[in-house]
Amino acid sequence: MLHALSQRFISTSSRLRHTHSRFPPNLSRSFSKPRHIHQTQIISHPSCTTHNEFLDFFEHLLRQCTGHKQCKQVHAQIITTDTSQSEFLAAKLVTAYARSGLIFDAQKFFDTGPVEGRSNLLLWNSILRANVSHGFYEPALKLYDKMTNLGVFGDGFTFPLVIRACAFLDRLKLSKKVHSHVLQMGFQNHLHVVNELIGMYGKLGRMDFARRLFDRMRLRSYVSWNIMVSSYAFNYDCDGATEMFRRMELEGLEPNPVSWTSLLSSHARCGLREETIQLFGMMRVRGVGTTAEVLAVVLSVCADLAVVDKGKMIHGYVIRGGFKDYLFVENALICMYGKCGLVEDADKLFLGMESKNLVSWNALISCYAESGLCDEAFTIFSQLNDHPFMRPNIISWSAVIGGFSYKGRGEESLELFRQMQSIGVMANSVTISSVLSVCAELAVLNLGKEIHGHVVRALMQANILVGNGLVNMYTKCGSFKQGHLVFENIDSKDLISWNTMIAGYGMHGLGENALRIFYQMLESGFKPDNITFIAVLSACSHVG
DNA sequence: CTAGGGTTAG
Repeated sequence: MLHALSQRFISTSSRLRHTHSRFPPNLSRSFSKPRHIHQTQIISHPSCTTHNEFLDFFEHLLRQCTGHKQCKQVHAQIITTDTSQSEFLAAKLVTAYARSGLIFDAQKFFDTGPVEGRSNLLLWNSILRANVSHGFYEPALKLYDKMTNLGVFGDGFTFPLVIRACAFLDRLKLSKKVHSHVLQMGFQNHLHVVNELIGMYGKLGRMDFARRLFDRMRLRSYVSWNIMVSSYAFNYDCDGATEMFRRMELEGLEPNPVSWTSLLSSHARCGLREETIQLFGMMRVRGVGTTAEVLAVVLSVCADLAVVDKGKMIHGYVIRGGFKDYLFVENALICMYGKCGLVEDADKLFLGMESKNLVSWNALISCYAESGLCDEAFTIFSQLNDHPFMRPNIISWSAVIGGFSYKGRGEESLELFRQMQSIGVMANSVTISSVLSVCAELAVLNLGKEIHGHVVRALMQANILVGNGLVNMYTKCGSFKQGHLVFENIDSKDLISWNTMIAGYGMHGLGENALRIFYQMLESGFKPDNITFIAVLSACSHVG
């Protein structure tokens, strides 16, 4: 009986999608203002007498629910009617809870719900989406396992969600298992599912797999093409992104604003800053509409180049294009002004923002820190620390630790590092490199060794930033042997690794060692820069 | 129930 009931409900609701609501206009108006929902209104409305009418009514209501109170209210109302047995409404309720960020309420409702609902794919998909969209990837996959064990087969909405969860968990083996599941279930030609698979392999850094799937597609959408361009961008492959973009044009598809955004992002990520700005110009010449995301990319490039006039021009586009209320665009503007040295403009922008997130705070802290105003940076950091519901994260801590370190105020930098550790915020490679540079400046070998121990325990030795920091710290503290050992163990040395090692030997008068490293560097095919030559010359001058 | 793009720490 329940099944028949839910069938009827679904058909009613799909009919509603194509026609206008059949509620009287005065009540329809109240739907658009969810704050005016009152229990009495719901239950006493004369037009809701039959099952279907209640069902349509509650669906409509749930769609507009925002916040705990409203969801609970409607939920309570549903329970008082016999629509509470509806599988369809159960799914809608899960979606409503999830949309309001109440994932635990959604999960609780799902867990305590009727067993009959467990065969309802709509409900499974809703709870999966609730989990995936809130970053609960592991639980999402457990749910998928559970539903498979119960003999419920996923559909074209289930698999994209499961694949997405896999992509974020970054486990290739698991991802391949889900991929084979997709094939078993016959979804290898499902556009949405294949797009999601391509994106998954892109996120896992396996562009070979992504490419093979893409090339074998019989039908591609804009999303398929854009996922390829953006996946190449994500993997710092500017050539791959450009090739895809061109191929798109060759096949007669006009790249859309999202394609352009990904192309620009690929250039920005590869450090091709001038080219990014040129591409932005080309985009405008071709009359492609700009997006908030592309403005954020271009602003970040302007920040790196510290080209304030260009940055101010983009600020103009932001205002004219109506993008100024996009939080991430405002954040990019703060950062741009900060990197261009216009801290006051950044501060003014920050103060004028209607809503701020942690990125906004971190951007402002960094502005002050980069300008050498570490006391001001610390003031903002303290304000963030006193915030009612935001806590400084590793980026906030790194910014302020780095700020003091950069200014030569090592003791304060180390004190902040200790405080950070004491409250259990985990240091990452950026934090470690700042602290190591303090150890090098203050020549505190003991602390440096301690940090080295931490690096080993946290499995950060492979990180180039950390490796270079250790080499610098050991050589500056006079421990050449240790420094050289760490240097030798860096798998993919960069220019900075070589320069640090040469300078390390040079400043202590070990000219011959410095020269030997210099020749090894040349043999490895590295092109020395002016810093290399200064280091080599100073090493030689010590020897005479 | 409908996928793709973005900003902050070195």
